[in-house]
Amino acid sequence: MGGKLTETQQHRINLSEQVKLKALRETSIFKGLRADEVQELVTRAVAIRLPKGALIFGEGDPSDFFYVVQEGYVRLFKNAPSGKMLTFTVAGYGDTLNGLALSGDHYFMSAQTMTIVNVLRIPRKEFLAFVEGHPHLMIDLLKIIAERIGHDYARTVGFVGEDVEQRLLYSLYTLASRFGNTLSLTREELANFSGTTTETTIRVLSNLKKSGVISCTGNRGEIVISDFAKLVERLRFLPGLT
Amino acid sequence: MGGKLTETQQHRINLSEQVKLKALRETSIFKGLRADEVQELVTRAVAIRLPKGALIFGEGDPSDFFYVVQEGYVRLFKNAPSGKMLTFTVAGYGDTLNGLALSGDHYFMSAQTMTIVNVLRIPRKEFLAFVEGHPHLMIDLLKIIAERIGHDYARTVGFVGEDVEQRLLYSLYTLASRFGNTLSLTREELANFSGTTTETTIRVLSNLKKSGVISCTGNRGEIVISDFAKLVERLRFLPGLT
DNA sequence: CGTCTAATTGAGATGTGTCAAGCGGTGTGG
DNA sequence: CCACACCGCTTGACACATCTCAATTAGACG
Repeated sequence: MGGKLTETQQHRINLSEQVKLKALRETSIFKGLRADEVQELVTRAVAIRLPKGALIFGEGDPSDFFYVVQEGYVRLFKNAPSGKMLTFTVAGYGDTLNGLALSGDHYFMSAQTMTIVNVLRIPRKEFLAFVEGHPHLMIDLLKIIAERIGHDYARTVGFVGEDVEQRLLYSLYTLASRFGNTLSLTREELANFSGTTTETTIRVLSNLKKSGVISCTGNRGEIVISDFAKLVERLRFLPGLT
Repeated sequence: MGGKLTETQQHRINLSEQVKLKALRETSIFKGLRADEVQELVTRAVAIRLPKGALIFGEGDPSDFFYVVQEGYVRLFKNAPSGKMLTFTVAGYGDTLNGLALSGDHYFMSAQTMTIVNVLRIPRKEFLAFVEGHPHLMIDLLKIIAERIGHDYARTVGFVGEDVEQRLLYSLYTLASRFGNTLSLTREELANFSGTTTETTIRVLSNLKKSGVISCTGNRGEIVISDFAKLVERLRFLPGLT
C-alpha cells in the first residue's frame, strides 16, 4: 500500500524572521498584504521541521493550525474505501496546506511529508482573527479557492473521461509546470497522483520514454521530462482553459 | 451524446416579492441573514423562466449573474475532452448555481435545465457589493464552499477507487437524500452523473432491481428507490464522514 | 397510427487491475 | 569492506469489468 505513516515527529526550529517573512510573503494568499501586515503574521508563526514520511495531519482531525510550506514537498491526499490512496496536490514552497479548510473545523484530507520538510504554522484561531481584521484578505482567499476548485473540477473530469496515458501526462504537466522538469517522485507516488497502479504507470512511462517525452536516465525516485513541448502536444486537453 | 443544448430562451416573469423572498431565505448561503437584509437582495433579484433543456450558462462564459433556483432542477456539468459529459451536481429549490464561482469572472462549469425552471438572478456586481457590505455573509459563504469542496473531493476519491455499482449507489444515495425516493432521471442522466455509460448503468440497475433496492415500475425517465436502507447497506463507504 | 426517444439486450474488443516473479541499486550492520 | 536485506523498478501472463457497436423492444406523444 502507500508509504507507512509514521507518528508526527515534530521538531521546533528557530528560523530567522527574515526567512519566515520571505516564505509568507510568497504564499499566494498573502500576495496582497502590506509588509507590516505580513510581519504581524510572522510573529505568530512557528517553524517546525519534519522528517520524510511524517503525517502532518490526518483526514478528519480537528483543524488546529494553518500551515505554509517553507521547504520541501508535502503530499495532500485521501484514502479511498478500497484502500487506495489518491493524491490531490503536491504542495511546495509558499503553498498553504489547508487554506481551503480554514472555515471548517476538520481537515478533509491528509497531509504527509514527501521529503524533509519545514513548515510554518499558525494557530487556527489566531489566523482566523487576523483574517477577519483584513477583509480584503478574505476576498483574495475566496479568489484563490475558486481558482483551485476550478482546477480540481477539471481534474476530476479528466479522471473520468480519459485513459491512463492522458491522466499521467496531465499529472506530469501539472507537476512540471510547478516544480520543473526533474521530478522527485517514485512511480508509486505518480500512480497515486494519477489514480492508477504502479505497474500500469511503469508501462505507460516506458512508452513515453520511447517517444522521447521523458528519460529514465535519472536515479530512482526521479522522473525527468526531456521534452516538455512534446508532452503538451500529446495532451488531448489543455488544462487551464476552464 | 448528451441532450442537445438549446439556445438560452429567457422569459422574465413577475413573481411576487413573497415568493422570491422565501426562495432566497431558504438558500443556504443566506441562512444567516436578517429578514431586512434578504429583502434588500429581493429588490435586486429578477425572476426568469426557462424551458427544459435550456443552457443557463456555459463553461468559460463571463460570470455576469448570481443564480438561485426557485423551481425545477438544474444540472451542473462539465464536458470532458473525450466528448463525455460529467454532471457534478443537480441543483434544486434554494440551491445556488454558482456561489462558488462568484469571485472568479468566468464560470468553470455549465448549467442546463433538466425541467422547466424558474431562477432568480442578481447581477454579479450588485451581488458582490452586497457581500462586501456583509462580512459575516462572506464567512458563511466560505463555510459553505468548504463543505461543498470536501464533499466533492470525497466524490472524486470514490470515482477513482470504486466500481460502477458503488458509484451508482452513491449517486442514488446523494440524489435520494436530497430529492426523495422517486427520481426524475433518465438512465443516461444517471450515467453522466456517475461517470459511466448508459448501457452499463442499465445493466447494474437491473441487478439492483433483482436485489430489491430499486423498482422500475415507474414511468420512463423515472427511477424509484424502493428500499433505501438496503441501498445504504450495499454502499461500501458512507459518504459524509469526511 | 406513426414517429421519436428511452430502455434493453447481445456479442465482441480492450484497457487496466491483479498476481507473481525477477532484477538492481542502496544502505546497513557485522 | 562485504553480505544481506530491503525497496523501487520492471516484466509477464491472465482475468475481467467496462466500453463500444449494433440491433431490438417499448412507451409517450402528437
